[in-house]
Amino acid sequence: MESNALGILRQYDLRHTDTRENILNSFLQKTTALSHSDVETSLSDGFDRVTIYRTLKTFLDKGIIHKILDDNGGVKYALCKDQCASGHHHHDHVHFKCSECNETFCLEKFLIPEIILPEGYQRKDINVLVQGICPKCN
Amino acid sequence: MESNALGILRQYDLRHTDTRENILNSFLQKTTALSHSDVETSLSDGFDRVTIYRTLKTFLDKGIIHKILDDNGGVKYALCKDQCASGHHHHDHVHFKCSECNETFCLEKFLIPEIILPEGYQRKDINVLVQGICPKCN
DNA sequence: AGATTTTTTGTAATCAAAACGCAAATTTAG
DNA sequence: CTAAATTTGCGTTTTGATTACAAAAAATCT
Repeated sequence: MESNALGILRQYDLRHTDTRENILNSFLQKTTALSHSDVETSLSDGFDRVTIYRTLKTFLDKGIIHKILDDNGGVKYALCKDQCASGHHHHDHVHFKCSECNETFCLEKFLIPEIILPEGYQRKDINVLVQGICPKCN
Repeated sequence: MESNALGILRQYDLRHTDTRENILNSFLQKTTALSHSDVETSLSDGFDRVTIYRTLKTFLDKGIIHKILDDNGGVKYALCKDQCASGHHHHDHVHFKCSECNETFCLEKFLIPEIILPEGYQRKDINVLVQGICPKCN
């Protein structure tokens, strides 16, 4: 994936707007996953809540960002590193949430081991959230 | 764990009330995980929303039920089968959500494989949600 | 049983998160 | 530059969740 906002927008066939550029830059600058409200506060110019919802949904649909489940029933988002296309996310890495600093990270290099399912269950997508203490808080 | 509501309440040192008995029975009767609103609609007598929140929290704290993350940023609950005590949940099984019927199941017999973490990350709790098609919808 | 203490519940109010419809503004294409 | 299509902002509404407080119910103790 490109590493600048405009390039990404072009690559994914999205119109270039202030909101999208700014939100993408937020993701590019942070190493942690961002919730809707994280995104909202990361933007100095006050973009509308609803616009942010829609932008996140657009990015999600296009395969630019992926969802990360939060333990308290919330959702965070982070950039997809590669091999995600429109409507086809391919993630096999582990997510880690630190219970100390409450940050969530993608452990891109650490893949989800094979998970055996009972007969008849068809796997489509897997989400693994490990909670614990991150190196910084340790 | 006992398989009748009153027994469970006694076992966990909880007072026997209508709400608790009814909510426990909802869980005992269903094989799927229930959200707050699932519980609410499963009760014929109209118990108050707030009471249901509190009851779920109580059960959670006592180790009677456990949290299951939902992909859309929600939380569902299901009975703990065993080895959970007050404040000490021990779950190592996989959760499965069917994207067809939207039901979530505990796959009690299917354990989470060991997940390798980078140096310095300290694991405390793991949550695995597999999404796909369940046998009934296949 | 009856009275007391403690816990639990219901109500109302509050607050935040998320969704929808529509009109205005912006981007792209011609 | 103009027109068409998309995106955005705003008002409104719905839903989810939490709090404070008074009423009700459960357990305890004569």
